[in-house]
Amino acid sequence: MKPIRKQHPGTADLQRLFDRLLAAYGPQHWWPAESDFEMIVGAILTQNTAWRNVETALDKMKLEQIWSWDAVLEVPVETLAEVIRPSGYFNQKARKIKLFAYFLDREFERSTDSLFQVPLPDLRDLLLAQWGIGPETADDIILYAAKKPVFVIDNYTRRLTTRLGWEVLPPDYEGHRAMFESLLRPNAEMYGEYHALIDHHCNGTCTKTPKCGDCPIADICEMGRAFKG
DNA sequence: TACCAGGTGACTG
DNA sequence: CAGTCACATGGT
Repeated sequence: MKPIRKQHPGTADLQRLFDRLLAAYGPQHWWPAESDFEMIVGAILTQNTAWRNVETALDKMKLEQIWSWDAVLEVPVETLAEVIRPSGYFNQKARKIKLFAYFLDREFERSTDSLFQVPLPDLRDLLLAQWGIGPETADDIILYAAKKPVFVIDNYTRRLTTRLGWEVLPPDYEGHRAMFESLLRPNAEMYGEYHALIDHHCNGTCTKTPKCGDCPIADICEMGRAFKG
């Protein structure tokens, strides 16, 4: 395999990638949740976990009627852990959900409505200060629940930029976020679609061992072009 | 059967 | 500050 040549992307590259992914896959309409509560709990449950396992856990929570911050505050953490078992890391995640409920209860009248009135970047710092909420989960919440324009980065995003041949400095989470947010107009709706499209693409085609032969954007990708020869 | 999935925090040198 | 590890289930 020949090495991938790297170049700094510009606004046109980011816009083209978005347009091509949208044309290939259509709108994804993320996040799949009917309330801020479901969205935030789902964001915690999906940490390093396949979404289908999260769905099983969410279904069980609903069935057990643990389906509000009030209900989370009521239930023992051991019980919650057992209910969300299918999502994996269930002891840690039960604690994370409980702690988030305590946080809302303590500082925001048990409501995400009042939390989301906090402007950026304070809102982001506040979320990151909570145990169990790292950069991706914080940005998921800000983008898909609070609907404010932060660009969510994940392992899929980093995998894709690497294969596209995009130089991103620094190559970590904040470097990627700064790159997307500095080159794109802040638009929560578009950011949400963009991240969802990247996820869908990396889930089905740009997988760990990529399927470049089936890739709809191989022509704009360093690895895709190398594959085609 | 080993590897992977929409990360995060603790610990180490 | 950068590496390494624990956390855990279900699908392929």
